[in-house]
Amino acid sequence: MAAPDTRTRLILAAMKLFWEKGYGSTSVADVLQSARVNSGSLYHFFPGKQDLLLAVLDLYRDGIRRMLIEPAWRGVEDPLERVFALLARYRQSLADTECTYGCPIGSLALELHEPDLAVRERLAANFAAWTDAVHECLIAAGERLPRELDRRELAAFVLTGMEGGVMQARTYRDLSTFDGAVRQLRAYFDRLQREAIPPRALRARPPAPRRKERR
Amino acid sequence: MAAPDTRTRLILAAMKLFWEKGYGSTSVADVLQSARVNSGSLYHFFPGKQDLLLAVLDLYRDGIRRMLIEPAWRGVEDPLERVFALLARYRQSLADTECTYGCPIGSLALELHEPDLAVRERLAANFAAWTDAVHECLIAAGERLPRELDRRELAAFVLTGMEGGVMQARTYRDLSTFDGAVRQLRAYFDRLQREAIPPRALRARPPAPRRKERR
DNA sequence: GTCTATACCCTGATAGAC
DNA sequence: GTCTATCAGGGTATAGAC
Repeated sequence: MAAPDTRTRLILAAMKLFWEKGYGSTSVADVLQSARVNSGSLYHFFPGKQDLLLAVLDLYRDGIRRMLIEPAWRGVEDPLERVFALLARYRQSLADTECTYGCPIGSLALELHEPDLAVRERLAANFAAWTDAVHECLIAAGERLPRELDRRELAAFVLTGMEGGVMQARTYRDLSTFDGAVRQLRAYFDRLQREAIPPRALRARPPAPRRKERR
Repeated sequence: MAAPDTRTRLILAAMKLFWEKGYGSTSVADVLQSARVNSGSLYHFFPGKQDLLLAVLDLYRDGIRRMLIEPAWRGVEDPLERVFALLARYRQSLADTECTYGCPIGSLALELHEPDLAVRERLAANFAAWTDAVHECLIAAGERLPRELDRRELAAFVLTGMEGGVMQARTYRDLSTFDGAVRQLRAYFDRLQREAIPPRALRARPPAPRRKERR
């Protein structure tokens, strides 16, 4: 909890500004002012603006568990409910910002049209970390989901739903599209569970007798 | 097919550039050069850069049927297949551009962090037009989908899947996340259809005789 | 490592002749 | 309606003293 050093102050300031205004619309001067650092110091630590972005993306990536996933999952044990608890956290962010909130990674991913490989790799790493967390839940759900279901693909689809939902909620300035996306996702999950072998049926009942025709 | 007038050239050039580089990264000079128009002419037609954006968004909106929806649906009659034909068109765009393609509306929606009301309304109008087209399909599918299904919500969810899928495909520079999203969406649709009243059961069989118990 | 000053370029927008 | 010239401001990045 000590006062952060210059380098850290720069990264945190850039993180906030890139999120609020986007990368292109944030000037180095903005970062300098916000971090209370002088121009020379920034260029001492970072070759240029883009390297600041890389550091920001690394920080997101490194903090995703502690800052996003774990808080969302606190008090939620059921693995499938954890998936929706994560989505609920985004809903909260939207609600707190009057639907101005945007996923910082998603926004950067669409703002930067021809990003360098280094930037793209870090964006991808963030998506992957998010998807991994959901994937864990789907694995933990075990037999509650169909055995042949591609759990990695479904995990990425949950991210898809979140990003698309946030995008529309931002645009309409209305939570209902986000809620609708979550509801549809939930409906899909319900159907997947319904057709998975019900665990009770597996244990309680012996295999159904073949063709008896009478009760 | 006559040579487009100055105003149109400006809008078309801006449309292309905003799509390729984003709004913020496109300078008026870029538009001027690309449209082969001089500075004075632009400011004769448009008060400023943002009004050019408004015109671009209006043009997208006005052309969405003729340029996007109708070509995607050509030769596809089944209403539910039309939904996936529309998605297939985005897949094609991704494939054609080595996964560089981005939905122009989605990209602008996330690039512009605090857009004016006028801009936001036009972004929303574009999303709404897209969703409307899918909604029509879901209506046309009639009894093949569960009666109580919220078709408008599902239509928006299809957009969600498209936007999220495109975002990830761009970031990973890999079609497989897009394909995965479509596959999951298709899986959801399959389950919805499976539980709807099978149309054959409705037409071929007369209403089931009540409790006859013998053939 | 930090500071100030500044080079140099590109931005959106305007002025005014034609 | 179209053209050229240009303004005022902000952008990134650098130089060089401390």
